[in-house]
Amino acid sequence: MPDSEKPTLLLVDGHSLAFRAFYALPIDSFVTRDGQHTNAIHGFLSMLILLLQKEKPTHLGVAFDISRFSFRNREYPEYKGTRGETPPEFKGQVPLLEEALHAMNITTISKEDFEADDILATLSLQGKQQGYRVLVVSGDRDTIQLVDDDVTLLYPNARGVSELKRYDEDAVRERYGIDPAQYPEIAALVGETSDNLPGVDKVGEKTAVKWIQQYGTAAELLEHADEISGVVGNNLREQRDRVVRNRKLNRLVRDVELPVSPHDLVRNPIDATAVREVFERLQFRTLLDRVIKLEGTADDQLVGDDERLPVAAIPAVRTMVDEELAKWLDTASEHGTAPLGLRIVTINGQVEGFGIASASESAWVPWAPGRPDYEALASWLASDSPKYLHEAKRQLKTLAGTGLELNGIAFDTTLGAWLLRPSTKADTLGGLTYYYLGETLPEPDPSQLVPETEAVSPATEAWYVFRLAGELASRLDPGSLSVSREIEVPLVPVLARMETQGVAVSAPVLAELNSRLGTQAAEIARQAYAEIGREVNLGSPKQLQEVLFDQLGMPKTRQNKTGFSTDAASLADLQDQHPHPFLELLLQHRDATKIRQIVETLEKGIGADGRVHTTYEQTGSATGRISSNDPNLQNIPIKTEVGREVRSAFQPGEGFETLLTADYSQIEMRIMAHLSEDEGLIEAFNSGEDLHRFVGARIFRVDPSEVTPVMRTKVKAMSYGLAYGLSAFGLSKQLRIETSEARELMADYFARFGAVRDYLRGVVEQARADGYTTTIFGRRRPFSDLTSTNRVLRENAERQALNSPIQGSAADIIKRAMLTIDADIRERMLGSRMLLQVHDELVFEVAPGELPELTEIVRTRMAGAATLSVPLEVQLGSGPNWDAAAH
DNA sequence: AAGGTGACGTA
DNA sequence: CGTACGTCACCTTG
Repeated sequence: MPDSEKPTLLLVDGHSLAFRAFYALPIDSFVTRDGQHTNAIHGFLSMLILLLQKEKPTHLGVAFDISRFSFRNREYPEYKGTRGETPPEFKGQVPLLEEALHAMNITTISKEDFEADDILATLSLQGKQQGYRVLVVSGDRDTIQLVDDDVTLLYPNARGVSELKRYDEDAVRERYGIDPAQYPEIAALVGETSDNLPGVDKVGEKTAVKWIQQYGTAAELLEHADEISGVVGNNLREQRDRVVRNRKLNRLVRDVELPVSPHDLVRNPIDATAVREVFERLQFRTLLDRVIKLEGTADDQLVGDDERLPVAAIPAVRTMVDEELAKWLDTASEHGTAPLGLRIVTINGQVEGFGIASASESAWVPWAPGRPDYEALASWLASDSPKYLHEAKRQLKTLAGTGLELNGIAFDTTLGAWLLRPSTKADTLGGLTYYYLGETLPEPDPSQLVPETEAVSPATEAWYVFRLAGELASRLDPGSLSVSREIEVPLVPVLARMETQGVAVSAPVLAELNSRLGTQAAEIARQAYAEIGREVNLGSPKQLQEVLFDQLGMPKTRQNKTGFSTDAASLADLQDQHPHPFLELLLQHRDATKIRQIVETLEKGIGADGRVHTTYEQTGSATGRISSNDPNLQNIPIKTEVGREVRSAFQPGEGFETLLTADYSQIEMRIMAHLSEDEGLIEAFNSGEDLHRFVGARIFRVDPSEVTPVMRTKVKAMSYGLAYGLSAFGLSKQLRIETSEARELMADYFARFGAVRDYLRGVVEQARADGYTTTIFGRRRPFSDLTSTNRVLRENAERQALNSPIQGSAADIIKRAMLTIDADIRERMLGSRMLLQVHDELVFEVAPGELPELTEIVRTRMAGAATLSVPLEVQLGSGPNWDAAAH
């Protein structure tokens, strides 16, 4: 068979190539946000992709060493003995690389007691015998011996792994002057420093080649050792044991028993889901594209989770109106009982039409306001007939002003995908379709004026939404499904209303504050410049470093990526060690400008209606919390006096009487008490005593009345820190006390509240065993790093795992309260409205005369949102603005 | 123009 | 070496 028709078997020495990549790529340029180094993985995969494109192997396998030890160490304990410790930055990368390869459906092979090269040797021999063209990729020179007619070695050059030198028989002869099979004979004589195998003294490559050309093998040479004259001859005779040993060790084993043979290494389609997941974790974006491209775009090449999904045929789009639509809706929805996918299309804010789809049919319904012939559509939309949507809140809001009502949202694919993978950011419909269905939904590139790809019909999109909803629901566990049904989906219209209503903000109050802070900041800056004798940009950490550490010669602070930290904590430390008026002025300047920033952002956010409309990101956090953006109304200042002035700008709108605020008191600690069943903590909440005073009394063994403010501060920091996985070191830093004292404090705390510690430990253990944590209401958060060998990653994951059920349960609880409060307001047809949610607080705008009734509703619903072993206490307050309403 | 970083506001 | 977020200004990179 001519070579070109032979199947190609590509065999890679994973460990040696990854190691080469590790040294070839800058270590600092490839680090994930979590601190995991990825340069070796990146370099390896990049090389592999190039190889796959260039060599187009039909069969592929990657061999790994299991450990640093093999049979060679038993025979010669010093083998590879001079190799230093593997760099810690490299160690953790190998398992991740293997994971990535598995996701790409590439077989990895390793064998106890053998090195990767032995596996390559065995498979290349088998491959050759079975008629393959074999390509061996290795950074170990011993593999030169494998080269022959059918076997070519690809060897990385000094520059790294991107360029591989091709060694076929001729290339080896040209480079070394011998046949490939003779290479180990030479290596035995010369020795291999990196393997700690010394050769014959004074014998280098030149001499060795000359001898082997003459005698053929090292063994034959040794037979005739007495014929060799000179110093090298003497050395050869004296050091013949070295040669024998080297030759023994550098012979690759070609008959290792392996679980696979070459034909098992046939290339398979990648597991697109898994590849995305792994690459996302490694933060490889361009590589992901390259891998996907490698597969071509054929849908049948892609597999989902573990089975190949059949590609359903896209139903033909029917355009329908009037009676035909009425009939179809009734049939397709099985008289309002069966769900349909729904897609609302707007152009420049105007609704253009609706895509509606069942499992097998899809319809496009054009729409224009004021037309009377869409009764069937309007009534289906307004009915409880179940609907599946993508980004339901956004879609729902587009209907505002159309007179159309939308009810019956049964599933939101955005929310479903988030509940499955809460740590990932929201994906587009096309992204989810690709990820979960393994199919490609053409999406026009929004940056192109004339898109290359035509968008699919909204009706077809609705069909994908429908199928995606089914797929996601089937993947959700019962707990998450109930969170979807009982909490998240019902919350969609509630949040939509809150966003649409917005909150009234007084422009004059903000304007006054802005100009006052501006003057103040300028004055502070002037004084600061005077202190240092020049003008610098006080907002530039880089310039500040020059001033503080070069000009003023202050002691160095905590190191960060760009130099030394100039954050508030570091500046406070500096003030202690090296007092200077500039430091205080700088801090004041920061305070003033930061609040001014917030004020300006708010001013820009005031709409034509005099109100600020935030957007709540329902999938914005991994724990279940809601986030707020554009503008963020969840980080309005409160801690300082000027900060509270910002809050005073939030006021009831025209026609409303007052603002009502309601917040949970110590909800996270209460959840801890409930989940840990700690008797002491439960008693603390049932006693009616101030929590920190009660806990302080227990810890310091004094009467509650004898708990001093200092004691209370310490206890408070400890209690709050607990739910975050605080360490003694962290506590000492925060309280500016000795680590030993912090350690004692923690010990005393746990001596009194031991069940809390047991619970926190248990959470992490459970999460490690299950792979996820769960909230009181069944919300899950998966973790992958709890078993990581990388300590930083693992301990980060542990703290997140310990915090998630607590923060997540609190999020569940306030969401449940929001649902019932909203339902009550609507049922009783109150004019008052819920406007803001700030994690444990709700803000309402109260219609005239409704304060008592609303207060009662809010108190009851918030307190009753969960039944815990401690009461849920709610603090309420009202007033003419957000600041005054706070208690 | 886009992306990363430091700093800092909230719960 | 404490969780969860979003936003800004600055600065480097393309």
